[in-house]
Amino acid sequence: MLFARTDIEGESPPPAAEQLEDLAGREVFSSETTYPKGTEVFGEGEEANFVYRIATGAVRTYKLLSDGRRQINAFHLPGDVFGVEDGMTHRFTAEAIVKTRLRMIRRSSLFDKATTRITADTNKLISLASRNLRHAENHILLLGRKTSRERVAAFLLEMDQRLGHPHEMILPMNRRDIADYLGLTLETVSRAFSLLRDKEMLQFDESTHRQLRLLDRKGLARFDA
Amino acid sequence: MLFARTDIEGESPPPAAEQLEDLAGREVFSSETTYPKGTEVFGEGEEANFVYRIATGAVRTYKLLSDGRRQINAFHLPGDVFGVEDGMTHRFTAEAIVKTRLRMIRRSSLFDKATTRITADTNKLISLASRNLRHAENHILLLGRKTSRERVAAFLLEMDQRLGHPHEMILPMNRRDIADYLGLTLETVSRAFSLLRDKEMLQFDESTHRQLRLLDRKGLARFDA
DNA sequence: CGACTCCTTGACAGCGTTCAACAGTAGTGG
DNA sequence: CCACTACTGTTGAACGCTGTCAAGGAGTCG
Repeated sequence: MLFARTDIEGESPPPAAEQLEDLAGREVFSSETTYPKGTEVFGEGEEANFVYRIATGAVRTYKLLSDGRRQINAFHLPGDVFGVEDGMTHRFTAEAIVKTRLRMIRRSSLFDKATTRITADTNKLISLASRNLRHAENHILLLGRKTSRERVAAFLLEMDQRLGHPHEMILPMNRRDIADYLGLTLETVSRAFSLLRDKEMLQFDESTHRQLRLLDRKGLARFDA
Repeated sequence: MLFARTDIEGESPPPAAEQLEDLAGREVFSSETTYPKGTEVFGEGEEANFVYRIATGAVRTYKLLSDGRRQINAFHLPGDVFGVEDGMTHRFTAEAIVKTRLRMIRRSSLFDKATTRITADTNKLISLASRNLRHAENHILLLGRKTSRERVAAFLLEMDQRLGHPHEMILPMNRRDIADYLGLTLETVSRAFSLLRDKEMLQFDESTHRQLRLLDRKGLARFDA
C-alpha cells in the first residue's frame, strides 16, 4: 500500500546488498572492520549512528528479558544490511556469531543523500509503518520467551495504555481472540485472568467478564518479566 | 536511523488518528462504512486498495495456518489506522470484532499526495525496512502457533533459501542460537534435527553438526505446517 | 423458551523444558 | 605436541506448564 513495489520474501532473493552501496556510494563506507566471534557490534538502547552491511561472517540481533531469557530476532548473513532504525537508538543488541567483517555507513550520510528529501507527509506514513514494526518486534519477544502469565499481564498493560489508563476498561475481544493474540489457548488465558483476580491485581465483572479494572499496574508490570 | 523522529511506543500515545486525516484530508475519506461483528474487512492476499481508520469498534488482523490455527497479529482500536501495506496485497485478514465503523482512504490518493514524492533512493531504504516487517510478521506466526518441528523445518528452509539452495550449507550459529531464534531450548532443537535426520529429510556431519544437506525440501515444507 | 455464545473450572495428557550424563571438538598454554 | 579446559551437541529420564477434553453456568438473541 505504502510503496510502489517490493520483492516477495523468499521468492527472488532481494539484492539488499547492492541497494545500500548504491544508495550511499562506496566512498561513504569506512574500511571494513573485523569483529571476532561473540563480539558486540552495538547494544540495545545505544545511539544508532551507523548502518552495517556484512562482508563475511554472520550476526545475530536479539532482545533480553531482565532474567536473561534471550529472543533472537534475526540472523544476518553476507550481503545483508542491518541496524537500520527509525529512531535515534537501536532496539536490539547485535553480535558477531563468528569472525565477521562489516562495512559501516554513517547515519548522517544516509540522511543527506536520501532521507532529507522525504516530505512531512511521507514521514507520517512511515511512522505508521515503523510503529507496526516496533510492535511486531516486541510481540516476537513475548511469543518466544514469556510465560502465559507474563503474556496476559503484558496484554492487559498494552490495552490499558492504549486506552489511556482508564479507571475501567471494556475489552471488545473474547478470550479466544486474546489467546490467539498471545499464542495460548482460551483456557490458559482464562486461568491467568482468574489468577490475577485472586492476587487482587485485577477485578472483572462476573457476568460479562469483559469489563475490568487494573488494581495494581505496578504489580502487573512486575508480572510481565 | 531511517527517519528523523518517532514516538516511543507506550510513552506518549501517538496521534495516529490525526496523522492520516492530516495526510489525506477529510474529503478523500469515503463516508463511514459499518461492519457487523465478525465481518471481514479484507482478506489475506486480497488487493490492498484502501487504508482504514477506525471510528468506533475494534478490528483484529490475523494469519491462518492450513489446518486452521490462527495467529492474531494486532488489535486495532478507535483512532487506529490499519491496512497500510508495502505491497499490492494484504498480508493479513482483517475482521471486525464488534460492530465497527470505518473510514476508508484510497491507496491511490495516498500515493498522489505523498508517496510519489519519494525518491528512488528513499524507496530502497524503505524496502529494507519493509523486508524486516514482513519477516517479523511471519516470525510471529511461527512463534505463536507452530510446533517445535515445524519451527525447525521453517528455520532450515529459511536458511536454505537465503543461501540460494546450496548443495551443502554450513550454519554459522550453534544450537542455542537457533533455539533462541525459534523460541525453544537447544535440546528441543537438537532432537528435531535428529528426528529429521532419522526421517532422511536431512543429513549432517556427525563431527561438527553444522554442515548439513537438505535431502527433501518438499518434505520439509510439508513439515512446516 | 430454546439455541447459541462465552467464560470458568477440573482432570488429565503431552509437548517441550529441565536436569544430567556423555562424547567429540576447538582453543589454550605448558 | 600434548594435556587441559571450555564449548558444543546428543540423548535419556523426569518434571511441569500449557493444551486437551469435558462439564456446567450465565448471558444473549430470535
